[in-house]
Amino acid sequence: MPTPANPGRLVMERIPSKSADLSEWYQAVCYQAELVSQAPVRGCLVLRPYGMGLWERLVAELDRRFKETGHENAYFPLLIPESLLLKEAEHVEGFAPEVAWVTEGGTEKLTERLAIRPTSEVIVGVMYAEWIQSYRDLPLLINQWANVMRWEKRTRPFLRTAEFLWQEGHTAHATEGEAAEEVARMLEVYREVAEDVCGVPVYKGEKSPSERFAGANHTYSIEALMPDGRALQSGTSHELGQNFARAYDITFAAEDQTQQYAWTTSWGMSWRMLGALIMTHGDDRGLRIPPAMAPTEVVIVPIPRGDTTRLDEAARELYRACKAAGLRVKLDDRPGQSPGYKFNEWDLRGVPIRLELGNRDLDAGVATLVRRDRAVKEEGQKQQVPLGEVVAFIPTVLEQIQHSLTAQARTFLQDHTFATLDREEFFRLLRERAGMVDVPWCGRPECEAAVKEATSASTRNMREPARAERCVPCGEPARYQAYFAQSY
RNA sequence: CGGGAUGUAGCUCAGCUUGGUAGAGCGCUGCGUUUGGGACGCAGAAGUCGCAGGUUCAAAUCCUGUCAUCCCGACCA
Repeated sequence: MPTPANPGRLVMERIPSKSADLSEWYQAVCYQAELVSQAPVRGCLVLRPYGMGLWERLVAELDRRFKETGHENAYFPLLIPESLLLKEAEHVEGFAPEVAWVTEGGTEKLTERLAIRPTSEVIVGVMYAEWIQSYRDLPLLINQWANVMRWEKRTRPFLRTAEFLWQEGHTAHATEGEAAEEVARMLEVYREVAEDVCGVPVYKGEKSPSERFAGANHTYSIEALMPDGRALQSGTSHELGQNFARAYDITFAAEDQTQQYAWTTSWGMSWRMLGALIMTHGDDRGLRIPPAMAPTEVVIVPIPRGDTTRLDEAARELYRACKAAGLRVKLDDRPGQSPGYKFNEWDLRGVPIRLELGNRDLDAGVATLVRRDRAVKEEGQKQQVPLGEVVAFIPTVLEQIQHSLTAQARTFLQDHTFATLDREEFFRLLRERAGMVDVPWCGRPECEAAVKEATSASTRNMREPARAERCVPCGEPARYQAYFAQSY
């Protein structure tokens, strides 16, 4: 098996088996499916057109929902003066180890260092202080699509890179209750996009204090489970209380004529979600992209033999018909590659439906429709569909594929979630990296630290109430029901 | 930040021990035959051997330095 001293190695060999080595498989698929390339910069990723296509699908689905829930997009600067960053103590402490700094401009050394944003609460807070004067200015509901940078020690495509693409919502409210509602609303948007669009089932819950966002009062997350039994945090939503409002002086005149600090929130989802999608659905042949997320839903592969005049015209006609029906379709009429090569390539790229069109089909007046969610030669993988009906039939099949991929993922999550009340079994499951271990928990940081020490697993998120009296790891009174797992 | 490795053609690598014409496979280009699950033949293009010094008649090869990347850990969307 290749150990990628240079990941280009993974570009030429056939991909390794997914079950044998998830990490090898994952990297090979990311490079070979042409989602990303390694950049000549440490820790950074080049998003290739196909990867960008995936990201654009996610952006479209999220952005539509943000607008529907009353948010507007804006853009804030990449750089944050050090003095501003220092104002919220907990926040600084949390991010300090991973901030990259700009110290020179042109040939001049700067008098004040500029941080490359690891997140934008600070710069947004400063502007909100200026914009918010009255309760009539609230709520202020803004989202930004941006890149951020965190000087990560160890990186993996999508899951952890120094620079990454994400969206960050920043809102300000007159009351704590409204802020709490906002945080819950956006977490639900994330759940919906993860499950209904990406086909990645998740658990919603609150983060424990040790896993909380630096400077937040409450952090909520959605957590997915990867095939190797590790959890992946896929979206977060934070109640920042009045912490940032105090640090950056975001105050407003309330209806009762008192001056008050605003209640702020922030929430984010990154291209990490794509990593979750890739690992969740992929198989030994490569990606399997849920149709709702697929940059290309249908690919047409003509099978040339002898004179191709009739075939060329039929393929173009089929392409036009798909296009007219609003499908994201590609016609692969490259002359240089054999059909078999193309089949494998499009399988690798995870396109949900392939339409094969050859003389045999044309003579019978059909196209051969091939589903990516079925194994090669599996019952139902290929079917003949009359040419006159194929375009109308495709949406039904796409929907079936979306459902079947989602159902498989949900079954996996259920089969790898263990509710136990037995202390020994709890530790054993975590050590074996069995999946999500769902137990009554006391909520004490010391208890969580002890579990981490023993198993390298920690709480992923939690909810109330506990389903039993006693905390499973330590035996103290239980307050929460918590998912424990090893994480990415 | 600790431990380990690697920089030679677009990619993966050999060559270095023992200094002496720069190599292979894949990919790429051209022509021909092919094409229903990764086709084949012939011809061809392509490299300041990471960078900087040093030793030597001569350095991909030996020495010194330097830069970069990757992997494994501890920390993190």
